[in-house]
Amino acid sequence: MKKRITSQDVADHAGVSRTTVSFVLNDVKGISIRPETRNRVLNASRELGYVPNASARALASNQANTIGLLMTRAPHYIATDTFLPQILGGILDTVKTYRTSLLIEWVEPGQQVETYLELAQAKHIDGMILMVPRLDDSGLSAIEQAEIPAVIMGKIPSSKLYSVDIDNRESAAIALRHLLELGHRNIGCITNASTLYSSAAQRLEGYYLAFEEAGLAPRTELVVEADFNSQSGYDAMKKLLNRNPELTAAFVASDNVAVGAIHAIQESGRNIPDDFSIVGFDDIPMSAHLGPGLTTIHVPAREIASQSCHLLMRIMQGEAPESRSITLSAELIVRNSTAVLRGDAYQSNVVSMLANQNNV
Amino acid sequence: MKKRITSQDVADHAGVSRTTVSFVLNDVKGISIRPETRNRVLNASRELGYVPNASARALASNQANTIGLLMTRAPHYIATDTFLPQILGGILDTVKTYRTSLLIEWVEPGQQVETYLELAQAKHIDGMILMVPRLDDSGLSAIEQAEIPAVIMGKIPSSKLYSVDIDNRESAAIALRHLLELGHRNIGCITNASTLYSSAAQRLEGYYLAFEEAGLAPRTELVVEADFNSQSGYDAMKKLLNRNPELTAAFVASDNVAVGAIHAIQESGRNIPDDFSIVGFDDIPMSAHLGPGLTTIHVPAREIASQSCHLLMRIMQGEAPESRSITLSAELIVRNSTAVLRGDAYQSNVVSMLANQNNV
DNA sequence: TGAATTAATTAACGCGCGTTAATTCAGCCT
DNA sequence: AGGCTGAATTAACGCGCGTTAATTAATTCA
Repeated sequence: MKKRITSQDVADHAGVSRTTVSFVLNDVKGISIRPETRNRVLNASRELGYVPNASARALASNQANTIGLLMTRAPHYIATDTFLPQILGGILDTVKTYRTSLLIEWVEPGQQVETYLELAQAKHIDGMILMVPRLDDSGLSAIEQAEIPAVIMGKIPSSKLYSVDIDNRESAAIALRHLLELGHRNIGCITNASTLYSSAAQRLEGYYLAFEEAGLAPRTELVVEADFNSQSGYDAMKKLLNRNPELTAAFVASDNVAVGAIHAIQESGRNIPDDFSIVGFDDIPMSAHLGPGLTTIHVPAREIASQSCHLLMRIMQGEAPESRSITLSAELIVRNSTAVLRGDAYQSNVVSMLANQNNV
Repeated sequence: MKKRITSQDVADHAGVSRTTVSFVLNDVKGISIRPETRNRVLNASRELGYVPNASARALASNQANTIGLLMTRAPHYIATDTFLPQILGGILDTVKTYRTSLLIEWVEPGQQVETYLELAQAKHIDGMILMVPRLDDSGLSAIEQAEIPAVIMGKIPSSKLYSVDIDNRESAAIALRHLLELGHRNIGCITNASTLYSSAAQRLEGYYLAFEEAGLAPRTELVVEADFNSQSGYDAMKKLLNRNPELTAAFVASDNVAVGAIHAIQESGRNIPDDFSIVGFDDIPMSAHLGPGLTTIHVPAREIASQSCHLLMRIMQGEAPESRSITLSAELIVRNSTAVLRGDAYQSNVVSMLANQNNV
């Protein structure tokens, strides 16, 4: 192992003090350095290939230049999350512009408080982005009290932490209005996850909301919970079709889950969209190629990620952004997995639907 | 901001010296501490909620207790990688057992040397796992020379770094033998990425190898390069089907890319597997639900990830594992996207195939 | 020319911890 | 009683850097 090069080495090599080196390399303002001296330092640094020690710097300056991405989910579930790469890509991209590093950690349910606080108190990270925390996350209030810079991706109503999210409820409602407008009435719903997760609960609300708006009675028996992955979507849809063969459409609150649902639908002999319409949620990169092209709600993942970063950075710099939550807009992307309901009832359905719309 | 609790506080509270606190909490061996003293320290630490400062510890002990996961790919491509979550899940899981943190970084092409060395020299990380580096990665030799603990996920023949991978070439060949056995002869190939990436080059080799084994002339015009994502798979397959409508099967070297390919196949009016067989590669979690169930090569992603971690940890502890590369086995998972070639030529094809097999 | 500024540079301290070498203390043997 | 041994504890240094306060050199002004 070769000798490590320190700022002292650079100082010696340039014939100045270590302090001067620090001033030059960090471009400290309010300090004037003779141009010639500055160049000597810069050259020495380059020649020696000097790289400041991150730990020492963090210790002295009391900031790690690192933020953490915390996921409240077991690795088992992380592994099947096709939405994650988009978020990750967005964060990595943004974080780099701030010359900041990204630490990733998953948090064991029940260990939230400990993990959150330890990471921050250990000064391993300066701030954190919380991904899909659960509604019952006990660690959020601890973060508030400890005044740790944090941003939630998603919205937890009970928490006052900053957050970036889309309007899950309204977006889901939009998906359902689309199906209703096409004449469907027997519409199943498969959640993206347990309703302990905020996004799942909110999307389900949107499902109910649309029915209510249309003056239709919501049918809770048409809702089945999935569990992040495609397999659970397959199982859920199979169950749904068995129990309620009269269904002509479904809203699946995650494209990843929808993959399994599509499989189950096709396996049952139904054709998409002729016999059965399906709307997803997320618009993952492959959605355009799922089945005949999946109609879905486009979630601006990259935007959510970068906005979260920017917001966090502002908070870490001591700013107190006016609004505690940023809501980005999601939109319906109509592809080929949804079609007008066939059959006699169609015409009258559409008519009543349009009538209802005007009242909203 | 509250006062930070240091080991000095714990020492005061327990009525011992800071050194003793360090000995107790780090469980230093070769040092004996009176049980009563030990308990006093432990209690004090707990009562005060002491969390050691990571930077200070890293600085003093000269190890960061952090490893880095470096990806040589732009965030744009990272975002569409459905394989990544599995790797990530595996690493997160394993890393936790070592009480080590994970830093993630993407490396700009052309910036490899700088990024690799800086991260290590800054002692931000103790070692690194390199994901899908390119064959032309200029930074690898720099890592070797600097003797930085590193493990490559994948295999770069020109590098002597430790690596964990499957036998991409042989695995691809297995996929092709499967298609050949089913009687197919007109088999296209869509790579998973540019052949500048080692896995892509190796899988393509396997494609050619199988033809050679079977005494068939490889047809380079049936090979199209894709680019990690589904869209590129869709485009590639469309091109392939247009150019060579006689094709009855295809090997797609990535399930993620295969999603797009399947879409293109179905859109062309062909039925899978009746009219067209397709074999993927990776076996991502959703593969069982792609199309009618995608026949694919199962890559033990989780295993690769955890083995990489374990190996890296050993290297970081100064061990010099005997073998420089670990090769895990991948296996063919036959689902419903492949079927026996229909038509007259079938019988004779199979016969000649079997005859060939015996010679291998 | 000497005093008063201002510009340029540095000595010295502290961040919180790990660790070596030194110290204290109790128990034991001669 | 004195010396010795080992167990238990601590003083003190260094990790590499940021930063304040002090020092020196250069410049201006009366």
